[in-house]
Amino acid sequence: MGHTMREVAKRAGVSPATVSRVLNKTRYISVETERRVLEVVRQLKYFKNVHARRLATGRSDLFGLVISEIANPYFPEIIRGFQAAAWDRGFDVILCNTQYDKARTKSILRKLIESDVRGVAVMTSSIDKATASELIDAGIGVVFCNVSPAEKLVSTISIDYQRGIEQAIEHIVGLGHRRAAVIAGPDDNRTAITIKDTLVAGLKKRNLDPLPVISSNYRIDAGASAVRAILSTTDKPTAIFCGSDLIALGAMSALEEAGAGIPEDISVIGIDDIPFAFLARPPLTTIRVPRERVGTTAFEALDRMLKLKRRKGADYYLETELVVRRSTATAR
Amino acid sequence: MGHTMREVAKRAGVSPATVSRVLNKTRYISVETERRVLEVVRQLKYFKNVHARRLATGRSDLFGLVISEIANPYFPEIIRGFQAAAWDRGFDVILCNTQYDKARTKSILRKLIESDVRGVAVMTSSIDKATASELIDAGIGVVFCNVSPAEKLVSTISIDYQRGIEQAIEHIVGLGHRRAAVIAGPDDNRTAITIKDTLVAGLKKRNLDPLPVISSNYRIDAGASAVRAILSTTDKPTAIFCGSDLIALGAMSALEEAGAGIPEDISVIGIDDIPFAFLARPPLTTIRVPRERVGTTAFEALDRMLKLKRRKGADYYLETELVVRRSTATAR
DNA sequence: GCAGTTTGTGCAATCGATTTCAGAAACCGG
DNA sequence: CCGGTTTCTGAAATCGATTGCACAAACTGC
Repeated sequence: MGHTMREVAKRAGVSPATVSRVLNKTRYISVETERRVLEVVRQLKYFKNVHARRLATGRSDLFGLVISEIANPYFPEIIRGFQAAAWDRGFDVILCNTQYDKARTKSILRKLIESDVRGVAVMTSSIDKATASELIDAGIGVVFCNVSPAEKLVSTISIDYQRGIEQAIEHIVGLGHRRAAVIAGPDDNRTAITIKDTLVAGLKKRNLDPLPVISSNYRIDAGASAVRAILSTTDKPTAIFCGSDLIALGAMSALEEAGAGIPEDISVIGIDDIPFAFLARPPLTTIRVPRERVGTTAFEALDRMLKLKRRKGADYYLETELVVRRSTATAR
Repeated sequence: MGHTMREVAKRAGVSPATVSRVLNKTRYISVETERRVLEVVRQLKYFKNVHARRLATGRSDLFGLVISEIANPYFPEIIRGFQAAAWDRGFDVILCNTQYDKARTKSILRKLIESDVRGVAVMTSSIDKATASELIDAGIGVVFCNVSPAEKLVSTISIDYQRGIEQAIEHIVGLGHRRAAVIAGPDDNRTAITIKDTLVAGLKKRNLDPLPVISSNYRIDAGASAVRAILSTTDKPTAIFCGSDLIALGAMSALEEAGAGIPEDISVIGIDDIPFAFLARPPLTTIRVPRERVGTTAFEALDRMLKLKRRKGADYYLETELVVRRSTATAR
C-alpha cells in the first residue's frame, strides 16, 4: 500500500535499478547517490515489498516449521531454536500446527508449497514420509525427527533416547527397584513407540519385568487411568517410567489422589524435561531432550542440505541425558 | 520452482487467464474447460505461487502476531486462537517473538511492513503504541492488549482483571485472611503494573494492607527471592497474590523449600490459569484469563476494523474469573 | 596519450499470477 | 431470423522489485 521503488527513484532523480542496488548493497554506488536515495527512502518511509522481491528473485527466504499442537509444552523451545537460527541467517519461518487434523495437514502442505518455502522441518510424528512426499516432489527440502534414513532432499534428526533411558534404568536399579511399569504415549505415534520399545527392551535387559500400559494420548490426563490400572495390580511396581513429562505429571497427580507417596511409595520418571518438570512437586526426575538444539539443528540440517548441489540429506543425532530430581528414591 | 500457470495453460490448450479463472472460480467457465485444466493441474502437480498472486492482487492475506517469548506458557493458547481464527477465514499469520530485544523488535516491524500484512496483533507489553506507530503510518491495522483507547487503525482488547481480582480477594477475605502480600510482575510491563495496581487497590479497599514486593521478571525463579523477603518480615502474611501463575509456581516452590505449608500456612493465588496451574501441587487457585479468546478476539478485532471504510478501531473487553483450587484455605 | 580496467548508472526484460477489455459463440424472445 | 443477452475465452497490461547488458566516465599503467 505504501510507495514503490519507482517513486523513490523519481524523487531521487535516479533509476529504479539504482534504488534497488542501494537498498541491497549489490553494486558500486557513489556515496552521493546513496545518500540521496536513502534520504528519500526515509522521507517517504518507503519499505520494499517482499512479495515483489520474492517473485523477482525466485528465491523465497522462507522456511516452514510444522508441529502438531502449540499448546504442547514440548514444542515452544523447538520453535524458538528454529526461528532463532533462521532469523540469524535472514530467513523467515512459517509456523504451522496440524492440530492432528488430516484436512488441516493437507492444506498446510499446499500452503507451504505455494509459499515456495525452501525447506520444511516436520517436528511432529503426525506426518510421515509418505504424507510429506508432496513437498519432496516439489523440490522442497525436508527434515524429519526420528525417521531414518536420510535421502535426497530429506535429512533426519534422531534423538537418541537409548542413552538417557539407560541412565534412567541404571539410576532406578541402583535405588533398589525391582518392578517397574511403563506408561507410554499413543500407539500411533512413531516417537512414542520408539520410546516405549527402548524402555521395555532396557528394562528386560536388567530383568525388571515391565508391565507396560498404553496411554491413548499425550494429554495431561492420560496418565490417570493408567495409574489406576497400575495400582490395581497385585504386584505393584515401585517405579513408573512415563513416555513424556506430561504423562508423568498426570500420573503424579493421579498417584497423589490415590494416596500413593512420591517418591516414598513409587518413583516416577518422565521424558523431555519440559520447563515445568522442575516445578512439579516433587520436582520430576526426567530424561532431558535438548529441544532448543533440536530446533536449531533442524534449521541447520535444511540450510546445509540445500546448499549442496546434490541436495543429499544427512542424519543428525542428539543425545538425551538423565536429570535426577526428587521424584525418584530408594525402593521401599 | 515448480511449473507455471503458462505451462498449465499451454498443455490444456487454453490461455493463462482461463487457468487463473478456473483455479479461483472467478468467472463462467465451461465444465469441459474446467475439467481439462484441473486434469493438467493434477498431472503436473501444479501449485500456484503465492508471491506472484499477492503481487498481482495487491492484497496480502497475511496477519502478524507479535509476542515476546514463545516459551512463556501464557502465549501458546493466544497463538492458537489467533491462528485458528485467521486460518478459518483463509488468512495466514506470521508469528514474531521479540525476545524482549529492542533491535529484534525493530526488524520485526520492518519485516511485517515489507510483508504487507493487513493487520498486526501486538500481544506483548514490550511494544507500546509509539513503537508501533510505524505500522499505523504504513496503514496497517493494529490491535493491542491492555492499552486503551482505540483510534483509527488501532483496536484494543482490555482484559478486565478487576472482576477476577475482586472475586479472589472476596474469596481470601471469606477464608479469614487479614494480611496479604503481593508479588507483582516486572515494573516495566504495562500489564504487570495494571495488575499490581488493581490488586493493591482491591486489598486496601478491604483493609488488607498489602506488603507489595516487586519481582523483577516473569521467569519462573522470580518468585523465590520475593518469597524470602516475605518470610523474613515480622508480620508474616497468610496469603500471597501473585502477578502470574509462573510467579505463583516459583513462589510455591520457594515456600516449600522454606518449610511453609500451602495452604495450611500460606495461601497462594495466581493469575492466568496456565495449563499447569491445575497440575501444581497443590493445584493452584488462580484468576483465569481467557487466553484462547484473547487470540480469536484479536483476530476478529482486526478483521472487522479493516472492513470498515474509516477503519476506526474498537475496544473489546474480556472478563477474568476466579478458579478456586487447593492452594487457598482458611487462614490459620 | 592510449588501451584496459574499474566504477557508477540506466534500459528493459523478467518473475508468475490477476484482471480489464473486448470479442466470439451460444442462446433468447418476439 | 434478428437484435440483445449471457456465457466463455484470450490478449495484453499490470503488480513492484531484480538483474543482465550496455555504456559512459574515471582511473590505471606504461
